[in-house]
Amino acid sequence: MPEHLHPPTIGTAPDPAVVVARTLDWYAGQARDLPWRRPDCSPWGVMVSEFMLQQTPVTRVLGPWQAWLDRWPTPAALAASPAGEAVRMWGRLGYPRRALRLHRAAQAIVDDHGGQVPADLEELRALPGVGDYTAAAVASFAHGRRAVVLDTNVRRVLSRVAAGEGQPPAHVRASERARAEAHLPRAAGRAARWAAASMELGALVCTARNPRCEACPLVDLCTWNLAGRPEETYRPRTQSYEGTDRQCRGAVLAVLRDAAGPVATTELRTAWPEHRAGGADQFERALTSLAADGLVTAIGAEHWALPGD
DNA sequence: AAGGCGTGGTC
DNA sequence: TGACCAAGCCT
Repeated sequence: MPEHLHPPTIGTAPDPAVVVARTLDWYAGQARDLPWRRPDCSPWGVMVSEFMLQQTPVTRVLGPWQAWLDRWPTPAALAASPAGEAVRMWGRLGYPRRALRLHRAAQAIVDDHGGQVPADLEELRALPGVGDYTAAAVASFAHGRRAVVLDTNVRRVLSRVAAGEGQPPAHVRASERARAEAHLPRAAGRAARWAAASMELGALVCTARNPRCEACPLVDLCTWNLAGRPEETYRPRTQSYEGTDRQCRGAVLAVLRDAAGPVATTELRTAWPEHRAGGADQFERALTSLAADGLVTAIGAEHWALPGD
């Protein structure tokens, strides 16, 4: 019996073609004017934005992104600067290893790709700091390629709309990828717009907390909404930040970032007052791990600095 | 394959 | 207020 003779049933996933069409219509009217979405933005500009946006909100990325591209408008420009300058320019965006990886990726682009950001998914995936999501995002947003762009927003939207689950699983599963593939339009241009639109819907409407279902173009066919938006019982346990090694690393790196030259270990230690839980051992541990990551370099026996290249 | 890795905003 | 969250990646 033809599919269209069956009326929609509660708990049945809606037609992907309808989901895509409605989301694209919504996006046409609601998309934010972000600088890396403008037609004149280079593939490099898109790639820089994707690195900065990893686990970091859009509002905090806007300023640093512009400053970064003003200073390093091409991969070659960044590759010609010392790695420490990339770490310094990264500022307080967080996860400073991303700055190091972006710098190494720029060098690889110069060395292996003629200075041009690759469009091929596998070539992108091979770059430092580029995982499945970022590779697909750059291929799609920078080059208009058809790719499965599966970030936390898209995962949440599809989990709710198609699976009736309020939150996606902790890690990407094959079933999610298959679901995303089933929603991906055939035409590359439409696929790229769907990627941006589904992410935007997750970011602005289908949010993790307090979703604005009344403003959602999919509200009447969303499996999760039709089921009464059941709450998830599972909550990943989040570690508090105060007093952690992460905070200690951040405090140490902040001193080096703001210093013109090498800083003595004794002075660096004042960035982590003894009254904190971890004490002196924690400081040594943080410094060692920062050096192991390549974020800091020893100068002689008693000084530290950002890496030279 | 869980857990480590920054920082700041929100409710 | 503290817990959660934000366009993940790497080991």
